[in-house]
Amino acid sequence: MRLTARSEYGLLALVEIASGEASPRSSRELSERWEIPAKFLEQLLAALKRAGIVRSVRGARGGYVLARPASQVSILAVVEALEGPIAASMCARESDACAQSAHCAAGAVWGRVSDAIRDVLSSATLEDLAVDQRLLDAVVPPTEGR
Amino acid sequence: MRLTARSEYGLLALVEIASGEASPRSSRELSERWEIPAKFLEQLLAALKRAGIVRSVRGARGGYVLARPASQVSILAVVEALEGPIAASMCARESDACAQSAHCAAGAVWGRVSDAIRDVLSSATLEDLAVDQRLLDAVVPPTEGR
DNA sequence: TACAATTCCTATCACACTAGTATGCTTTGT
DNA sequence: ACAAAGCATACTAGTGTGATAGGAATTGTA
Repeated sequence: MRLTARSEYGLLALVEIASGEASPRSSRELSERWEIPAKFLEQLLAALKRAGIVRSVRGARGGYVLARPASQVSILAVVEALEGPIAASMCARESDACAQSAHCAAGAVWGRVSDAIRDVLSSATLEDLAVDQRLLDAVVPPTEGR
Repeated sequence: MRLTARSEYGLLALVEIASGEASPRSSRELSERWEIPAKFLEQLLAALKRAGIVRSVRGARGGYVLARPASQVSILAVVEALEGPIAASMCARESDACAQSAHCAAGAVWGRVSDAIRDVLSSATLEDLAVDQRLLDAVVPPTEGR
């Protein structure tokens, strides 16, 4: 169970896509604004595409667009697309002899941790973050400062 | 931000120590009951000792005892002793330009995730788990089954 | 039609960390 | 004396993260 730079970068890029107009945003544009290694971001966007979160537009003036309305993309979906299922990695001892049912009191804790994370990540959508981001951009326009 | 086998093993061992009598439990005993690689467990116990969570008793019939009452050891303390500070690993971009204050709407999410994890891990102590474990042991005695 | 911008695909890599092993020394109860 | 235990240090195989590299396919525009 881990959160890495993949989620961080990927979410930054998606919020940028969601908070702008509907026209495609190129990988290059995104990587420059948020200082994300270009080729690395390409991989992340590919994963997000596979997960059905973005659509791509190929060729000149192409880029990426949300595949669904921002209000219907939870942060959890984004993170799981980029990191794999959360929580799947703890308590790997035969799965069912542990955690929920018998023998092991400690196991329950890990379950509660996973639930808490899922809860936080389910409670916000790209739409929510896009709104926040637009506010922030209004105060400090993207071009100056960063 | 990650939870690994260190926490899993370490917590199992501590719950075992906390749910038994006050006499020292040897590393070997613990490693056998919970199928934890013996030498690996030694390292974890050393870390827990450094963190002031257990005391060690050297020599024959020695082992490890809790350094404080089980009710005063939060699971968070255990996890941080074994994994290092949680959450310290996300949003590594200049720390203050991000997350809480300016520019980056996504950053707030990571803060909320860390808080949620800390919250879960702070809400239980070794005492709580020891109670649960005694109940489980009463149903399925340690010797049979595992 | 040429060209440039873009996505797409596959391979490779340095580095760090996880999980575990190995060896031997020191302490202490019996 | 001896065995049972902790203590200390070093080593290692494997895996994952965070990239980088090179090129092929697609498509708007001059």
